[in-house]
Amino acid sequence: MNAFDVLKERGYIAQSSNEEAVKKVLSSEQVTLYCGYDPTADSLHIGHFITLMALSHLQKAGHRIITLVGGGTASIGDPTGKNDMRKMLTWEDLKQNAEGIKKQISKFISYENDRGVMVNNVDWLLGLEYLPFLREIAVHFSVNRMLTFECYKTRMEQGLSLLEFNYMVMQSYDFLQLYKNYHCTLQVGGDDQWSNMLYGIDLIRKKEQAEVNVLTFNLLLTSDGKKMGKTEKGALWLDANKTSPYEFYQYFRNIQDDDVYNCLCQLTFLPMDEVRRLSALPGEKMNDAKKVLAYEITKIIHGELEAKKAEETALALFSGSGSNENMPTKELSREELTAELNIILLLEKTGISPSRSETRRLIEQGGLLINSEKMTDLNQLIQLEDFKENELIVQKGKKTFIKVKLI
RNA sequence: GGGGAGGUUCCCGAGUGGCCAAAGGGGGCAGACUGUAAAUCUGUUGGUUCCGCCUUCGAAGGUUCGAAUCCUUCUCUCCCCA
Repeated sequence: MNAFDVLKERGYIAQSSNEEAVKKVLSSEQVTLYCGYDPTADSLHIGHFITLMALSHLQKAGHRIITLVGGGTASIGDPTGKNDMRKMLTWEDLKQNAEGIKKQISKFISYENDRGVMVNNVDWLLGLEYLPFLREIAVHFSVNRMLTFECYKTRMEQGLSLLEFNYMVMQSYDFLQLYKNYHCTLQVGGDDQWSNMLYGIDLIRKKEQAEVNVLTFNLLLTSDGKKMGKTEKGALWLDANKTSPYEFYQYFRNIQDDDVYNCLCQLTFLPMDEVRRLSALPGEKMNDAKKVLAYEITKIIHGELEAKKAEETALALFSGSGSNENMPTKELSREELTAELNIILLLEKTGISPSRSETRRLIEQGGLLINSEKMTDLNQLIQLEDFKENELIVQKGKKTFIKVKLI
């Protein structure tokens, strides 16, 4: 099976500028293709990851992958899907973010033997000269046409600066650069990038008289059409310091049934037969599929060891077996364990609850358990006896468990 | 440059002098029901020493016993004209 069919079967493909042509080249020759990632944060999130999975499939099929870090484009900011202009990042931030992101990408894509190339568009965008650029590149862009593009739609009401308007131009220029320097003939990316990607095709045709194509991947959406990977803390990050492997595992352990199939297809490398078997499990058995899913994806991102730990922790908390050694832990120093330490202070000092009002609410609504015992009194004191082997388990709601360790 | 409309709590969006910590919806959190699911229902959703007090309605001043609401200046956005 060729790479295109693999992507198609696993549900990655959203749309292409020329599906037949793309399918043909992907099955008959080695294609050099690129995918861009803007360093708007110091970590990628699950939405980026799905494109990395697709790239990985393509690389396994023998294609040459260029991963582009958008140090230059991120200095402008992609207006797509945004209601307002994003805060401009400093050059220093961009540089740091780019380093973090490069490291993450490198975990999934191989750069050995010229199978992959890592580039940063700041290298060619930063030094551009304005007038020559306008005369040679900008002249090929029709403002009339650009204004009809979907990505500017919301911004036509909210306001769009010339700075952001140029984002699409920069991205098209990137494609041209990569075509000239690496003979890159295909750009891939999330489906939200569709309109940003399109103009690159025209630019290359006009400048180089060559035919190139773009291919977009479905965004990771839940079955009811919402963006997946949103948590109370924002995105589901790939960086273990921003989203712990346990949280990560739990996210996928708890997705709704209807999303299991898609996630298994796109976020794991499990063979399709196995994917189909798992996602067809009836009723309660679906939990087994979710366990596999959560484990597999955590393994890909955080490694086997972390995935095992997360699995064990979940087992300990929800089925009462296994070790709770790796449960999220907060520390409390002995000096703070005074005669006045009540529940409210405990949650405040350990940072488990953001405010006393919230703790109050939690207790009033019966959502707080300490050592499996429901707390009903706000002023209940916490004493040394409550710590078993210097540990105490705080349960917030049904699914959040935190260990408080006395140090 | 001229004219008009706006900036409200996490988001959308009511509110045009006291009954406003601010309707409604979304999202979040908690409870019930469950399969650590979804859907549904209920409660809750600025802080705190919790029937009180403090901070909040673009920013800074002012009027008033009292302002998200009125006035002044500033700032940002949209629309129309040039």
